[in-house]
Amino acid sequence: MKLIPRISDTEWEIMRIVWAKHPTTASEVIDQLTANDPQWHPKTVRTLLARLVQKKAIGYQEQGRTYAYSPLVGEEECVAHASETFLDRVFGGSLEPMLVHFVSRKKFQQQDLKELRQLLAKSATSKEVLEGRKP
Amino acid sequence: MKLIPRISDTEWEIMRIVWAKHPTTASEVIDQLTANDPQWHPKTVRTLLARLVQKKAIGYQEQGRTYAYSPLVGEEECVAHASETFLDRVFGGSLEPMLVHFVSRKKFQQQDLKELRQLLAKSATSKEVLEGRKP
DNA sequence: AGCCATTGCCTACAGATGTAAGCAAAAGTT
DNA sequence: AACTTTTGCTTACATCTGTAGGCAATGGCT
Repeated sequence: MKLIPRISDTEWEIMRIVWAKHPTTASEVIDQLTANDPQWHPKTVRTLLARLVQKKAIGYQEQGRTYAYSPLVGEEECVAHASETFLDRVFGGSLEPMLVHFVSRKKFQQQDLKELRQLLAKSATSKEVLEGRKP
Repeated sequence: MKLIPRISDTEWEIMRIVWAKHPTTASEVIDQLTANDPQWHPKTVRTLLARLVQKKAIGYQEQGRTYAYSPLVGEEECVAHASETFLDRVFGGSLEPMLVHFVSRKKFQQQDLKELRQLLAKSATSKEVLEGRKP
C-alpha cells in the first residue's frame, strides 16, 4: 500500500498547480501563484517545492539547469486522504453531520443543490455506489 | 468580527469533548479520551488543555484546586472555519468537486444517500430545484 | 500529623511549517 | 569578456505540534 506524505496547507497550493499541469518548472509555478496572490515570495515557493521533493510528493527531471517537476502521488489519493482526515477531525468521522453542515451553509447556492441532486440521481443507479459494501 | 484560533488535529479531539459537555474538568476529558483510545497520556491532555486556554479557545473557572473548562469559541464557528479552509485547500474552494468526491467514495452507503436526499428535500425551498429529478 | 495522589505550572525537545536570505554556478545579455 | 539574472542548494529561525517529564502546592486518607 502506498504511503501518502503529509502535505501542509501551503504545500497544497503548490500541489494543485503541479497536478493541474506537469511536468512544470519552478518559475511556472511561481507565475501561477503570484498571478492570483502577489503575496507569494518566489523564494518561499522554491523552498516548498524542495520540501515536496524531500517528502516524495513530487519528483523532477533535470532540463538543463532547471527542474521539471511532476507529482509522485495522485491527486485522488491525496484528496481522499485529506478528506478522511478532515472528516475525522472536524466531524468525528460522521459523514452526515458534515453534509448537513455544507448543505445548510449560506454559500450553498441553489445551483449547487441542483447539481448535487443530479449527482445523486446518477449515484443511485451506479454500481460502484450501490455495491459499495455493507453486509 | 471574532477571531477563530487555529486548532490543531489533536486539539480538535479535546475541543469536541469540551463542546459536548461543559464545564468539564481535565480528569473528565482524560477519562473520555482514554476510554476510546488508551494511547492518550494524561500529561499530554493537560498540556493541550493549557494550550487551548492560551489560544483562548477555552476558558476556565477555578473549582477549588481544579479548573472547570468551557469553550470560548462556538463549535459552529470552528466547524465552519475548518470547513472553509479544507474546501479551499483541497478543492480550491469549489463545493461541487468536493461533493462529487464524498458522494462517490466507497464508504458512502445507500443509507447516507437516502439521508442526503431527505436533507436536500428540506433545504430545497424553490420549485425549480425540486424539479431536478428523474432521468 | 504525615504521606500520597492530584492538579496546574514550567520546561523539554524533536520534527513540521511558514517564510525567506545568501551563495555559487550556469545561462542569457550587451 | 563582463555583467545580470535565474536556479538550485544550504542555512536560518520563530512558531506550532505532538508528546511528555519534573516540581510544588493542595486535598485526602490513615
